[in-house]
Amino acid sequence: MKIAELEQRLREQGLKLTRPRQAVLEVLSRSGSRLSPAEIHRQGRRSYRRLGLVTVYRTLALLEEMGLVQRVHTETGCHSFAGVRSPEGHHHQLICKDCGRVEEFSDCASEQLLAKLQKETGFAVEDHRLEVIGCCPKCQ
Amino acid sequence: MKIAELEQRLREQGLKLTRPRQAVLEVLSRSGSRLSPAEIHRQGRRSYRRLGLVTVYRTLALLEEMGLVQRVHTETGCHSFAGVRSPEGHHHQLICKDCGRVEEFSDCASEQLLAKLQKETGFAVEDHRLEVIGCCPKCQ
DNA sequence: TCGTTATTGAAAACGATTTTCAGTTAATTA
DNA sequence: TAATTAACTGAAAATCGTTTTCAATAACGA
Ligand SMILES: [Mn+2]
Ligand SMILES: [Mn+2]
Ligand SMILES: [Zn+2]
Ligand SMILES: [Zn+2]
Repeated sequence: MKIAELEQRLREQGLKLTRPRQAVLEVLSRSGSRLSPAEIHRQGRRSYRRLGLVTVYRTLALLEEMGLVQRVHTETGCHSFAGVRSPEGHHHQLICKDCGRVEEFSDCASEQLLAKLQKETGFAVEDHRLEVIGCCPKCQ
Repeated sequence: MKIAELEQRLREQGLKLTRPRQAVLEVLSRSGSRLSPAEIHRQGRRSYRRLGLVTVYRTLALLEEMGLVQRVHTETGCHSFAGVRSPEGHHHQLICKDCGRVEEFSDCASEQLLAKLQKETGFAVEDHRLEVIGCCPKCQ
């Protein structure tokens, strides 16, 4: 998502558009990869030197809540975040295991599967999370 | 998986069948839910009082490597683990968001999707992770 | 039973994330 | 523009899950 659009979203929520937040938004808007909070902090400090890591965490929490950023579950260990391209509806991620590049896709064709699961197990299916891991063209 | 089968698997790997490990295996074998390491520790101490949390972590790492236990990525925060029912092939989980009960399924019908993704993005797709979240019959 | 070696648990270390809190800043108002 | 104020911030400390260290122990084969 473009940075202007992200800023607009924040304003709509009545949130202040502070320099630290702008720095985080800029990083997320520019990058097409999943980034750890620490990495976002490092990059964000290029445009706003005094940016604190705490604020990165707080801003990410905010953006995740608003659906503007998506958490990436690496196989083991900690989480990274990736800015979403299209904030409407749900979508999934195709992640390069080498460089972290993220492609977003929305057509996960799981309607049938979910219906079947619901029928067979009696579970009321509410949500699902799909992550596809691969190797991007550049890294191959 | 039955505890005897789990024990057999350990032996096949030339691993010692210690009381701490037996305690962990028993918990995982008995439970149909995702459990945090701390919870496994608590329950495991019922059959072996001196069980250490460190050993729980170590045993889980071992079992995960052997494909006998699967990591569950909760939306935010830390990871839980669930013993697998059928250790062959890959499968996915249907998780009750209330009680943590886990149902396993293997037919995720994503062959087409993955092929399409690969074609459209140029990524070499290598793996995928699917978690379905819902509410089990008992919790509804 | 004995000896070897993997395994264990307590404690400490570690690293990521969260909380606290006093100072700052963005946005609103005069 | 200047004053006001509540939201926001960053440093430091606290917290929490996980890993490492290391001396002691226990499994298992001889
Ligand atoms: Mn995760
Ligand atoms: Mn699958
Ligand atoms: Zn790549
Ligand atoms: Zn349930």
